[in-house]
Amino acid sequence: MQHAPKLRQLEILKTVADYGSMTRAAQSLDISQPAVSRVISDLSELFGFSLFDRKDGLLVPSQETRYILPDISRMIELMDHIRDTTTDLTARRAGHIRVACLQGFSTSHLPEVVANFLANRPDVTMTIEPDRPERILEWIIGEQYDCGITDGFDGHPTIESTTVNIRTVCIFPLGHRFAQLDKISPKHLDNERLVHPRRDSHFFQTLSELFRKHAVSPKQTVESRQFTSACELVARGVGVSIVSELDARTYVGRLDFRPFTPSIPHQLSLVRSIHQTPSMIALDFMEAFKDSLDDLRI
Amino acid sequence: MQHAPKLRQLEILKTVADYGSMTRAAQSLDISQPAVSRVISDLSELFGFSLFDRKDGLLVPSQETRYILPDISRMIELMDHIRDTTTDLTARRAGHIRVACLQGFSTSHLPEVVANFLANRPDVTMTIEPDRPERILEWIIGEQYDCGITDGFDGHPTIESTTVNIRTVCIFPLGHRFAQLDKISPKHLDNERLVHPRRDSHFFQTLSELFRKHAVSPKQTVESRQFTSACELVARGVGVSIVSELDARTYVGRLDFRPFTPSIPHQLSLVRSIHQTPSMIALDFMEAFKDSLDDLRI
DNA sequence: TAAATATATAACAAATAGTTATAGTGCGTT
DNA sequence: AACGCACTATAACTATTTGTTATATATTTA
Repeated sequence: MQHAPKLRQLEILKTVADYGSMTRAAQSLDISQPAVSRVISDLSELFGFSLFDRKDGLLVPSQETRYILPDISRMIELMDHIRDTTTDLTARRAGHIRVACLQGFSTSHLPEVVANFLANRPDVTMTIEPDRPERILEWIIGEQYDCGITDGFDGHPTIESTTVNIRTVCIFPLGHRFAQLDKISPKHLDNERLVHPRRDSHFFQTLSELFRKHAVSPKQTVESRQFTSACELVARGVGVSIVSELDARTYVGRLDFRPFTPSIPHQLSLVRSIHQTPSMIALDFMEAFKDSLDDLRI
Repeated sequence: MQHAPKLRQLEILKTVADYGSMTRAAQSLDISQPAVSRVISDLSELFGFSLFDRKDGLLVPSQETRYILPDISRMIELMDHIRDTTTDLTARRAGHIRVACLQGFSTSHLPEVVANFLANRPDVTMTIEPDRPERILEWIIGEQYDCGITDGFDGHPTIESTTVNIRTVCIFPLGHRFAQLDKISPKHLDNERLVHPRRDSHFFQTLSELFRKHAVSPKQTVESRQFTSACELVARGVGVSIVSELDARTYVGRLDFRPFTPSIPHQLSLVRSIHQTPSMIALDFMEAFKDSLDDLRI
């Protein structure tokens, strides 16, 4: 079994074929003519057939050479492509990022962050998988995703997290009397129809404790798993709700909102597995995501 | 602009990715472990990102590495393919042969020669272009074809030729009175309806001179450009004819034939351009073709 | 046929890809 | 914590490859 030719040799062969002259090929490759000459004779010996015919002072590829030239071209293109790709990966212009996030997030804040991030990174692709918080953690632990976006996260030995406290606001239908107020406090909510989060959530606990302290009792109409669906309900006049300003903002025009005091933070966590060295492009994305929350932080 | 990695380096990278261990990759490649170790660190520096993560004692390709691994595989496959192809070209198992031949030839003798030649050369392909003798010469001179098969060739400065004298026979319809004879001579043809070749052909000249010498005058019914069409006409009872035994043989069962004396050779020439070094597989084919004529030679 | 141009050969230098020897690292077991 | 084990990294060296220059030999072209 003959051993494979070197890529460099094939590159030189192709250049000679392109220029029809060893001397000009050498100039184009910026090496000496004898170097080219020897590569051609080495290859000819390796292959076992003559590579060129001389014709009117030009070197014309032999029939055998013509047979393999297209493959050689593809080879060189592939290598160029690999080189370009690695450069892009280093410059963080290429890569793939897998993100797991809350259902609501995938339709509210995230799309814009992703769009901005991808805008000047044409060769970056992303997978976004929305699911429930428990599944998100499972996926991060199982290293199925580069990072996850969840809330109410309270630690896990194999998960590294960054938690951001997002301001929460009181949302109400357009034309509601709350529009007169500058800020909403618990007392305003007495007897108000309230769309509230899941009873077992951290956020709900904090909220009800607050109501108890101020001795107010809103009418608890609908329990909604997600801030997004709470927004939808409020927009349709079902009642008022307390949600993160993040979600409220994306519903501007369909509902109205005012700051809620005392501020109950919505704890948003960006999580990733400590067992997986993140790709650099994924790190960049996580930074971009955190930056996008800057003006919503408490 | 970073310079391209070496194919060998990529090959080693892929092997490490496959085995999940530098030590085992080194064993598989039959080189020392430090060699592998250094290639990985060189590549990592060249690319600018880390190539592997360690996980449960296994080296797992980083996200960036996974991104380029498919291209690396394609690259290696391509190089293997080039190596295989050149081996086949040397062993004359691959290649392409372009043959220009007489119209009649493309349907009579040639198909069998080609079929036999290709039978044990699965990667050889051929182009067969039938045309008139003058065009065949043009094509050979213009180096459009590797070789040509023609008749009545009388030399050209840029064409190298091998001429074979083929026996000629007298063909006649099944059941014709000639079937009683062992051989046919000019005198038998007196007053016989004759299908004859073109008047300006060398073959026709020789034939008519012979008739004149023996003072016989056949009825010259049809002038046919090709032996093949002469055979078709004779098979349909139009008359008798003198054609090369080559053509007569392919019509066995549809007509009958006997040797013709004195023997008028049919001069078949295998031609090729002297300006083109023929590919080795083309040389092989020309040899095979000449061999196929061996038992028809005068 | 001479001059110009292109290719081949030889002897040498630099860079590359391998070697062995050995030190460091991470992990399971005592 | 210390030990042994398997794996990886580093260093110093060697062989091979890939380039160089100088020069001879073909090949075209004037």
